[in-house]
Amino acid sequence: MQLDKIVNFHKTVGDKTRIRIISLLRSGPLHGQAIAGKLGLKAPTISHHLKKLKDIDVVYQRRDKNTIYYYLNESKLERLTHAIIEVGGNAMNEQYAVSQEEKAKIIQNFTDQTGRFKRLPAQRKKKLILLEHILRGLEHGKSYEEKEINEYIQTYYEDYATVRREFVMAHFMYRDNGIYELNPVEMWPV
Amino acid sequence: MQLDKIVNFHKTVGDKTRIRIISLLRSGPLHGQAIAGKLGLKAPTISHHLKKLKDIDVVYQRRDKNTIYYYLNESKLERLTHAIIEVGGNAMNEQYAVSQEEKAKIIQNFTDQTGRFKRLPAQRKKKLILLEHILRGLEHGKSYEEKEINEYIQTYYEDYATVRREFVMAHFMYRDNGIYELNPVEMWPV
DNA sequence: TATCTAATTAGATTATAATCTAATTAGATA
DNA sequence: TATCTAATTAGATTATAATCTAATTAGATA
Repeated sequence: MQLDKIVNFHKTVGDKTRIRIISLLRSGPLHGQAIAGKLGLKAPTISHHLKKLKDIDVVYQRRDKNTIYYYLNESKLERLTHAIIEVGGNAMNEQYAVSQEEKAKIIQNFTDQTGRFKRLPAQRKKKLILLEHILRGLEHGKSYEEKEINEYIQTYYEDYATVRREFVMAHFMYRDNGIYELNPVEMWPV
Repeated sequence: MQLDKIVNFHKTVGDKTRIRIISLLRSGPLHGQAIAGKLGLKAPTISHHLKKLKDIDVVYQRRDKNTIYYYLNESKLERLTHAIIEVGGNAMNEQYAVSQEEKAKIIQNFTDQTGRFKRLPAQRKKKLILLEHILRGLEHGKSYEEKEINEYIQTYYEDYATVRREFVMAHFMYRDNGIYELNPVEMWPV
């Protein structure tokens, strides 16, 4: 997940009124006037806060006649909540400082004449170095379709499905709804 | 956990610089100058952010000679993170500063031999305690007609209209279209 | 189409907070 | 004790955001 997304989530829920709205919606959907009444605030204020909660997808709405009911998206809330725990990466604990020379040598060992990989190393450490090497052609902050990722990986290695899965598992990439993004560098293993 | 504590936690981590500090400290303790250098900010700025992270106990420090090293308290971070998931459960009662003994005494002072109130206290704090006492006979999640509420209040106090109005004004209850409901506990004053 | 209800937007006010430079403090060392 | 290093505090500047009233918009209904 993008750093900014994590920050924005916490900025949004770091407000007393919005936490109270989340708390209210836990026991079921409510319309705007009801929320305003329960919290002792005016309708425009509630609109303002609901907009922010909708922006991060923690609240969604359904209209019934003139009235719009607001619902809590609990699974989204849980996923966003959990993201801060991953920041910095758990795999980061396996401190391995490998020099550029060593990396180059390992990459060369697994590369054929055409610059492609024949197989992935079994050793985790070496495998991460290869994965990182492949990643260098991708852009930070850009969103990729699964198909794009597959095609890109294939320019390096035949079994794109394995590599793509490894990218996500090692926290190099983040996948949401079939869309892939590079993780910020501070989430990478290594 | 108290509502304010949850809000304050998210307010604190809802900042890019502080998330980056947390991310850095995940791979081990660092001193202030090192953090400032890695983030491209000045020492006083880092002091400011570390203070906030220390205030919520997510960071602690150990001195070594002239240098202070800052550590991440990961278990605390996880516990605070999860609190928002629980919010809205009835576990928000801790915000009451007045002990049960004090409350009992105040209630006794305003009660006559028959267990009814002669008058309402002028002091807001005491009045809220009496109102809360009356409320205990009502059910959470149940809807009441105005008539029912009036009759119920009269078993405690003659001037039901005043009490009913106070209930709504103090956010103990919520009124929609002549129907009354108890508010969730975390909306209550005190 | 005219009118009603609920929600949203615009714009103002006010409060909060991120960052910096300059000054000060806490603690170690010679 | 004098001096050094790293951290903190004070105070200013600037940006962000919570809330309100008044105006507008979206959609339903007669």
